[in-house]
Amino acid sequence: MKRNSRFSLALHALAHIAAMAPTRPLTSGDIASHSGTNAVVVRRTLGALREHGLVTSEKGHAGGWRLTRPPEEITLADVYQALGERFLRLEVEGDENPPTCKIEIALLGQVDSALNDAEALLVSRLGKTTIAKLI
Amino acid sequence: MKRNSRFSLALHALAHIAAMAPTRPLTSGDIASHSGTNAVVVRRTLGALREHGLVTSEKGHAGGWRLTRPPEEITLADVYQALGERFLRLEVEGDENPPTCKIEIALLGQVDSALNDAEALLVSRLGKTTIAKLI
DNA sequence: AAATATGTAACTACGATAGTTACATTATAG
DNA sequence: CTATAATGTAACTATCGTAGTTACATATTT
Repeated sequence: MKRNSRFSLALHALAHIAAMAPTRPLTSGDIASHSGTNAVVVRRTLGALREHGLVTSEKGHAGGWRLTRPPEEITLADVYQALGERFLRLEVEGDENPPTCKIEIALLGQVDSALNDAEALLVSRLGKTTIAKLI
Repeated sequence: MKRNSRFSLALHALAHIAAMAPTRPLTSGDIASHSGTNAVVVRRTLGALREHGLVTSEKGHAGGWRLTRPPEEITLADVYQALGERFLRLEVEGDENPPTCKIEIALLGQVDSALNDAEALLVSRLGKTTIAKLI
């Protein structure tokens, strides 16, 4: 198994859908076997992209997955954000125990700021490559 | 529990060691109770920093942890790197199954390049803050 | 009606990490 | 020189996130 394969799975799937483009839609089974994973996992992942308008799916015979836009108009950043990914984040239980120690607050502020800058750069870099360029 | 708390635990610990500086060394028990974690976890984390020359530890009565350099000379990037952290990395089992699909190779190349740039920015930003500034 | 898709819930498997227990080792105080 | 208090470390448990799996309902086409 692999951690955080959603992003690369999604990109891989989109690229193959684009490559197969006008011929026929790709089924989750096709994509799964090509990516070495499971059809349900593919449907879950692409389902998130569908909710953000990047792909459509059709049920039944000759159904499958298609892009909603030409692959030149889908960037890697679109996919990253559609999946709700956030690679850079300090996982420090900021939920139930808000930090009280002044040092910890200062620390989190400094680190958060650095993480946000790096995350912004990441998205900006991903925004410069499209699915079309992967083919 | 929290994921990836090593980095913030390490920073928190160093800052408190620095704040307590000339008085006495801090024990792993002190640090653990202040950070809401366990003394063994603290020793493990600070042990990694000791291997990179950031702190020393003394056993026995009146033992504990001290900085090896003034806190003005320890940056957050030093800590990040001493822990071997790499927040930005595509965890895509690149080990046993090297990708053969051309699309996947292109994809990994593009994404890796973006991740490396963002990681470099992160380290650079962390290098601009010192432990002293947290106090 | 049969075949072939997706949609989705529920469960299992696995790995990473933190936390815990236990004990050996070392150093200091008195 | 013994009691105390610290680190060092191995071994184990607990928890959580994610992928993978099974099963079945639903929809669509032939």
